[in-house]
Amino acid sequence: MRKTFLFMDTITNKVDAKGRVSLPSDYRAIVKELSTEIVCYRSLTSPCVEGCPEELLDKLATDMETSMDFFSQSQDDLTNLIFGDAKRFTFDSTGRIVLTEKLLKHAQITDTAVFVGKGRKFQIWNPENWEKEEARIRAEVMKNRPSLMRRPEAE
Amino acid sequence: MRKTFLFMDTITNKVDAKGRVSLPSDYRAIVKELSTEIVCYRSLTSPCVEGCPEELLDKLATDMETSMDFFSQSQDDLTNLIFGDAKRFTFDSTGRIVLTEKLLKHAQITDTAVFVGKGRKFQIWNPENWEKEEARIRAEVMKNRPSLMRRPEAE
DNA sequence: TTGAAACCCATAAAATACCATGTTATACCA
DNA sequence: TGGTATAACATGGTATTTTATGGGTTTCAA
Repeated sequence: MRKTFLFMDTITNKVDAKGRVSLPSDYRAIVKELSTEIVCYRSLTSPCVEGCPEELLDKLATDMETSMDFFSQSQDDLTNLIFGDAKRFTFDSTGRIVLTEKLLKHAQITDTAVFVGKGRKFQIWNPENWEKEEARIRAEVMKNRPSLMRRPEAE
Repeated sequence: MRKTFLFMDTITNKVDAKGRVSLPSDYRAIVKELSTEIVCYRSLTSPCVEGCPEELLDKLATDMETSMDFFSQSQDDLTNLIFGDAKRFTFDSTGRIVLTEKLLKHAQITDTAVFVGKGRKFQIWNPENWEKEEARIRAEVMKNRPSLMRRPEAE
C-alpha cells in the first residue's frame, strides 16, 4: 500500500477519432488505489486541460465553506468557474477516457495529447503548445533561480 | 531499526542496453526500510540525474497543495517543471531500476553510472563527468577553506 | 433512426518480473 | 591470523505481463 500519490512524468498518447485517450498507467494506478474518479476541466490560465482526483476538488470545496475569509472574492469566482466546468471521467476496461469537444478545443488537441504530472493534479496539452510552455517555464525558473531553487531541496 | 537515513558513498555500476542499473544495496536498504519508492529527475543545475525517496517530493506537493496556492502562477510553473520531469522507479527482485532515455541522455550516461550519495538524496553521473565535477568541488572547497573550516568549531 | 457514448475483443510493442551465473564481500572456524 | 564456507551482490539473458491503440458491436437517448 502506497503512502504517497503523485502525478508525475510527461507522457504522450494518441487521441483517436472518437476522442479516446489512454490515461497513463501510473495515473490509473493512483485513481484505482484511491478508489476515486478523475475530474477534468479547462485550465483557467493556460490552453490545456487540468485533471485531478475528485477528492481534491472536494477538499477545495470544504476549504471554501470552512474558511471563507481565506479567499478573496476573485478566487471565489475562479472556484465557481472550475466547478461549473468540471466533469467526471471514468475510464473503460482498457484504461481510456473520452475527452469532450469542449476540452479538446480549449487545449487545441487533435490527434495527440501530452499528459504532464503536477503532483496532486495533472495537465493535458497539445504537443506543440507544451513544448513552448515547457521552454517558457524553464527560462522563467532559471531566471528566478536563486529564490526558487531552494524550495525543492527544502526539508 | 535505524534512526537515520542517509544516501552515502560513491558506487559505480554498469548500465546494460536496456538502461538497467543496480541501485546500490545500501540505497535499496533505505528505500525498503522507509517503505517508499525512488523518484528520479534531471538535475536543474548539473548534467546528472537526481534521486530521492518519493516522500520528499510528497512533502513539496503538500506545501503547494493548500487552497491559498491553488491559483498561484509561480508555483504552478514550478510544479510543472518538477513533477513533469520526475518519475517513479521501482526495482525488481534483483534490485535494478530501468533508467529512461531522457535521463540517460541528460546525464550523458551510456554503459556506466556513478551513484553519489548526497544525504537525503543522491545523484547519478557519467563517470568522466563526475570525476571532473568532484575535482571542481574539491578545488572550490579548498579555495574557501578559511571560512569553511571554521564552521565545525563554531559554537 | 441516427449519432454518440459505453463496452468488448484483438494485437503489436514495450515494460517488467523471473531465472541463472560469475564475482565479490562477509561470516565462520581452525 | 589465515583459510574456507556462506551469503550477498551485480549482471546477462529469457519469459511473462502490461499497455497502448485500432476496430467492431451494443445501448441509449435525442
